[in-house]
Amino acid sequence: MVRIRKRKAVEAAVELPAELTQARRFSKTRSAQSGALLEDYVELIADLLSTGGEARPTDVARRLGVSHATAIKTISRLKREGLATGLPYRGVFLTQDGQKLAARVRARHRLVVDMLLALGVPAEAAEADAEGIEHYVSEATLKAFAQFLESRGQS
Amino acid sequence: MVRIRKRKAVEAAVELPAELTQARRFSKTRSAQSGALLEDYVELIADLLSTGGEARPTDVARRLGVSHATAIKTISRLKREGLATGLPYRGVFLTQDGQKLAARVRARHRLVVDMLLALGVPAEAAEADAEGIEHYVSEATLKAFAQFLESRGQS
DNA sequence: TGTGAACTGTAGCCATGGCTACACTTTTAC
DNA sequence: GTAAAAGTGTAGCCATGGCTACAGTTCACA
Repeated sequence: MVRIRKRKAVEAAVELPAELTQARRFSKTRSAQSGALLEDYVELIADLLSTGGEARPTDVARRLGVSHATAIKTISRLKREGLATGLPYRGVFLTQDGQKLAARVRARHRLVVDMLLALGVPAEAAEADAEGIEHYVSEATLKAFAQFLESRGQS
Repeated sequence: MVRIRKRKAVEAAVELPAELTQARRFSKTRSAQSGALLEDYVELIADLLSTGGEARPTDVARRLGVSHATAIKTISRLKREGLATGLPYRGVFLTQDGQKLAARVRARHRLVVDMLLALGVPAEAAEADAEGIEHYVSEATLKAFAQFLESRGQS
């Protein structure tokens, strides 16, 4: 009984394109996630280095609200991926690549926050939301943000 | 040699508040991520149900670009969390809660896309970016978006 | 100067979200 | 009405990003 389906794939060829576009978008969004964590770490390490001259795993852990073990594990991944360096017990530093990434991430973060503020989002919410949003903003969208802010005389 | 640090915690009490604020923001962002996946599934299932009358794991998998096994596993999590129902081999349906969530997610998605379009982001990028952004937009920011669009006579 | 506190690092556990491989239903089509 | 195709479900693997527990190192200060 309960005969719910009548599949069979005549329209498969028709449906596919849209399906694939959506699938591609989702995959891209998913894979952006692992990058997001690294970006946060790099951004924070750059901040610690520029304000205090050093970045130690425990500081990173505290600022990100994770255990020091987690911070150390992620930092070692940063090193594996060529974004950070440093000797045991001697703090963490950024490679050239790491510094470039940090600069890019910081600029993007500021742009997103400014954008939200310009739209009237309260400061606290703007900062918090930007933390999540910034990792998913494409170049095209960044450019649009910049133009919008410029046209308003802000930024 | 290499005496880099002079820790010792006199300023700990002073630094803590800002540190905690940031840590809280990060944790919130992190925990938003698990919700993001469920939201995507619920939104898609709602879409499949409304357009085709049924939602089958394989369709979900194809549209999201994951294997059918992954889709089934996630759908069973949806069921565990009270968002979906359905009998084996008989398709997936949304509970009341699932439907409410789907409606909220859909409205938010539309608002984010409209917002990006209003700012001059190209349509393709707007759709793609919204997929990632939408999960991190707070109520306050949504409200700001809505007001902005209204003030421009859009939406 | 040596010792305790703080920090660093390692090991091993858990859940999530992917995957492939295999087994089992259901539906289609002959 | 049955065999093949399509869909569904289960098992078991992997990497990531959390955690706690424990071991090792460095530093501050008495």
